[in-house]
Amino acid sequence: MYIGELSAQSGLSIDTLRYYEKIGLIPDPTRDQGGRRVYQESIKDWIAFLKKLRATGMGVKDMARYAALREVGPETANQRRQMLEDRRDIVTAKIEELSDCLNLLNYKVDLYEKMERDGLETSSPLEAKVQTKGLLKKED
Amino acid sequence: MYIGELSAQSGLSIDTLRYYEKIGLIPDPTRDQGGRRVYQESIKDWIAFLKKLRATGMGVKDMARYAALREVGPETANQRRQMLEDRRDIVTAKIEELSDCLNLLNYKVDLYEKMERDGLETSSPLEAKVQTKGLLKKED
DNA sequence: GTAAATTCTGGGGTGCACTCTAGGTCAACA
DNA sequence: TGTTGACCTAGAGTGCACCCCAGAATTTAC
Repeated sequence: MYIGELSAQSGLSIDTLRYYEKIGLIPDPTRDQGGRRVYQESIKDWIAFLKKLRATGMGVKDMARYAALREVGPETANQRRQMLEDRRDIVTAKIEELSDCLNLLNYKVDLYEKMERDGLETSSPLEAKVQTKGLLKKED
Repeated sequence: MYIGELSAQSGLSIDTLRYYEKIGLIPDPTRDQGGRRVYQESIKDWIAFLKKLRATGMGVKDMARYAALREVGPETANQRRQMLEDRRDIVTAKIEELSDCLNLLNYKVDLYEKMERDGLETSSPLEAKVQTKGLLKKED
């Protein structure tokens, strides 16, 4: 598989694939006679995992550390497990934070809906504006 | 309240407060005789909300758009509600994505724990390495 | 009265994660 | 044979969200 196909199948751009290779996230692939990168099918699983790590907010440096440990072999399993546990804690906290944000967003959307309904019920736009102005100042 | 105190109480650095002011996230505060920024207490609520929006991953440009709409007045409530609803969808999706990631992390931490246990049970480190190598290649 | 602390402005610097460009090589097809 | 399209390298550029710095003014404390 050449880099174009891997890009299409993995969802990473060609540039990103080369960048990931350069910083050690992806092992150097073999080359064909013309110097083109030739990838194994199995690389797709690894890339899928890398994408998951990125989705957790892990920076590429940490990912490169993880990738380097993986290259060393099974004796680094302990360190990798630790990294994943750390990341798990971070993700758990982030989910909680986002849930909080979601509650706030829901609350405010409700408020806005009420405001807009009230604005329609009182057929006086001007009054409605004055009425809701207080709410706005407090709540946005 | 001067900028130093606001920084301490809001958790944003002095530089960030001035930056937010420059890009329109925070309304221009009044100044004292010496030209120093003087903030109202109420600004803290607004900043707290801005921090929530940032926590959802909203970029400062969108935040500035929201802030600008807010400055205009209640007649922009509809657009702001729309922005918050859009953001709500994004946050909901992000929480789902992170939950997926969390499952994967838990699964892999479990795997690593099993691997390390097996490594201890078989008192032969070399064999253990060979045994787990297959798992590693498949699972990391 | 002077030294220290705080704030001011304008503009440059940083780290991150890519993304793009220029100038070339190579394989396959008409 | 020649041209098209995919790929190559090295390095520069981008957008984001700050962060830092120099040099000046002002306020506060002693």
